[in-house]
Amino acid sequence: MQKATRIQDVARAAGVSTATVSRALSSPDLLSDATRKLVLEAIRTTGYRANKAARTLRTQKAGAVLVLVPNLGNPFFSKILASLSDVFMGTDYSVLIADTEEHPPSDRNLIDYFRDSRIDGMISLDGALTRQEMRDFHEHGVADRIVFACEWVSDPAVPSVRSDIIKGARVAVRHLHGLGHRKIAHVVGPEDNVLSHARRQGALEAFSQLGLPMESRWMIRGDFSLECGRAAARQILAMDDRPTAVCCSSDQVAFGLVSTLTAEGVKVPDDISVVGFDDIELSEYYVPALTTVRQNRAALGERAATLLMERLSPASADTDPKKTSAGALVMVDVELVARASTAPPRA
Amino acid sequence: MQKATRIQDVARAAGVSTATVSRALSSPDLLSDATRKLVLEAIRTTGYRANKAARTLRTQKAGAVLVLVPNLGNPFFSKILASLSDVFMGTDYSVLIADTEEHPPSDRNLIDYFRDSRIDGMISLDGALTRQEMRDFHEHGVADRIVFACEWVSDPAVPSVRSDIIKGARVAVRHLHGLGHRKIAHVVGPEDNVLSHARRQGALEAFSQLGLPMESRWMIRGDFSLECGRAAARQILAMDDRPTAVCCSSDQVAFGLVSTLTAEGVKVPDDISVVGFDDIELSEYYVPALTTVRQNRAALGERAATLLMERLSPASADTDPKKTSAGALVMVDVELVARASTAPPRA
DNA sequence: ATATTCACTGTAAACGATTACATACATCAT
DNA sequence: ATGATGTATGTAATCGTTTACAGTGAATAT
Repeated sequence: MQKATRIQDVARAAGVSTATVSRALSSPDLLSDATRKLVLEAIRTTGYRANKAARTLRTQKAGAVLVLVPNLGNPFFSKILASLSDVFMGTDYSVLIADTEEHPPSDRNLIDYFRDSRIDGMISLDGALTRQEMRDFHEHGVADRIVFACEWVSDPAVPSVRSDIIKGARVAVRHLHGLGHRKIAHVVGPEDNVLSHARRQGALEAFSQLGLPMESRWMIRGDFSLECGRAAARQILAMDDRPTAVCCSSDQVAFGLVSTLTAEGVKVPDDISVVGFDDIELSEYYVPALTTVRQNRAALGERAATLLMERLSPASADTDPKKTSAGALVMVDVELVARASTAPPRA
Repeated sequence: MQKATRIQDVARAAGVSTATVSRALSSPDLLSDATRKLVLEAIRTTGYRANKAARTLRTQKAGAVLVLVPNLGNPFFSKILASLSDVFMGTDYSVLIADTEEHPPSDRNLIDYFRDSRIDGMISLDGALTRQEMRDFHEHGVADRIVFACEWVSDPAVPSVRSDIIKGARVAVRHLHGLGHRKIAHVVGPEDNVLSHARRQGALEAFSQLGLPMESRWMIRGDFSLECGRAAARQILAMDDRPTAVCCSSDQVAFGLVSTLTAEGVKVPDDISVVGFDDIELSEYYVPALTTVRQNRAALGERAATLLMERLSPASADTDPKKTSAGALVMVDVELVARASTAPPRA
């Protein structure tokens, strides 16, 4: 590695002090036009770049944020990550990632990222942070540098950007009901997942509004994986009285379900209609194209990123920084995308 | 943010100098058993964590690597990223990511990551780095801190971890030929992509070994996207003399192809067989389950990560560090996974 | 003419670690 | 007893910035 040019070198080249060079970069309006121009030119010719570590050490700002992803291999999350990283790419923040899959709370030590000043803030797409971890954040006074996106932990100090899951579950049920379905099954997420809870609530609302009973034998416990969709299909195939439609906790689950159903000779949507959740890119290209509830992943990422940045910068003084978005809840709209995996039930 | 405990605090608590504390962490064997125990205990009780910026500044090691991903939203890449991050999670390196999609060379300035000492090394999943960028790396003496994975730029100084693409293309053609197909089309990647080239070569090899001509009217230019698969399907549908099988440049292309073909009433595999490339998780759950060439994404990521780490550490002195893996080429095996999207052609 | 203000710029002290070098003491050979 | 050697620790310089504070002229006010 070639030795880098330091601020000293620039100062010498421009015939000014290091302070002036530093100012040319951080507060250019403090300098006279002539000096500023002179220094900027010297920076250009020397190819100077400020050493990030030195700056971080001095300013106590890491210039980086951590994104916590439950499963990087899952296109739903990775797309949000893409959108997040897009926002930060235009700023002074680097994006650090950590995949929580396979990394239980015990060996991940999130608080240390803050403590050794590697990061200024964090966006968690994972709602499964432990009580202990949240307590750590509060104790070290970094709770206000965290934002949840998609999933969340209920904590008044930490804002969350999320899709309107309740509405999503509702419109999915309504859509099926509108097609004439009355026997509607649900593949629900894990018991301890915040999303599972919201979905159930939305579905219940819809059912009660439509005057339908929500039969517990058609509630299939699962998660968000392809494999779980397959398992759900097997359960459904084994039923005497099969549902005519299924709402899935994710598009992946829907794929697992449809794939297994089809392989067993049950046609989608002719025999059973299937609705997914998320609308990942692939859903449009599935066979049959998947009817699903679209989550605006780009918006989720973008909102979370800007929300975090607002909290990290003292920002505009026109409003009390603490109060503004403490415990804020940014809701992103969802919409039903009707495609080919749903149809009226067999006469 | 609560003010952190500094090395000073620990030193005071243990009644030793800061040097001793530092040594307890970095070279414990220099200390007497008693002192080491004493200091370690003080570190525990004070909850000390070394400030990363200060350490970086002093040691001139950033303790971070950059991963360059062509498209984070693509599950093929994101899974490799997951595997990479898994390896680094167990080390002292943080993983920084940058999505090159939408970020042309002009506004990404990769060399600056090195120059401002934000990173020690880089893994690029993107083979589309410019000549200028590669020149920059060489000029700044960081070419030996870079590793390519999946895609690559031909450069003797930079090792690359890649799948045996040529073999992949070959086994795909062989598989189809074995089923009886003679009219085999190819959806090939972009002209300027290294992978496209390798695939073509593999296919040509197979064709010539099988004594088949490779007809250029069945070479469909494309990329690796879902949309491109759709476009390819349209082209095929418009042909007078349709191929009976298609090799795709990626699983995504295959999905786009199958989905559109199916929607137009052409059955896969009954009318046309389709082979993908990659074997992403979803392929097994597609309808029909996709026959494809499996790339070992976990191995690709893991090898690239360890290779980079080897190059970043002076490592074992038993072998000349420069010579060892300069221009190394780590080849990862591929295999054909036969599923339901291929079958003998119609009689 | 002197004081006050203002607009720039420079000096030097942090930031928090690592580590070359110096020191102190004990051990051992002569 | 002396010097050499080795082990364990401390002292202080250093990494490359930023920024509080001080200083310098020039402009303006009194």
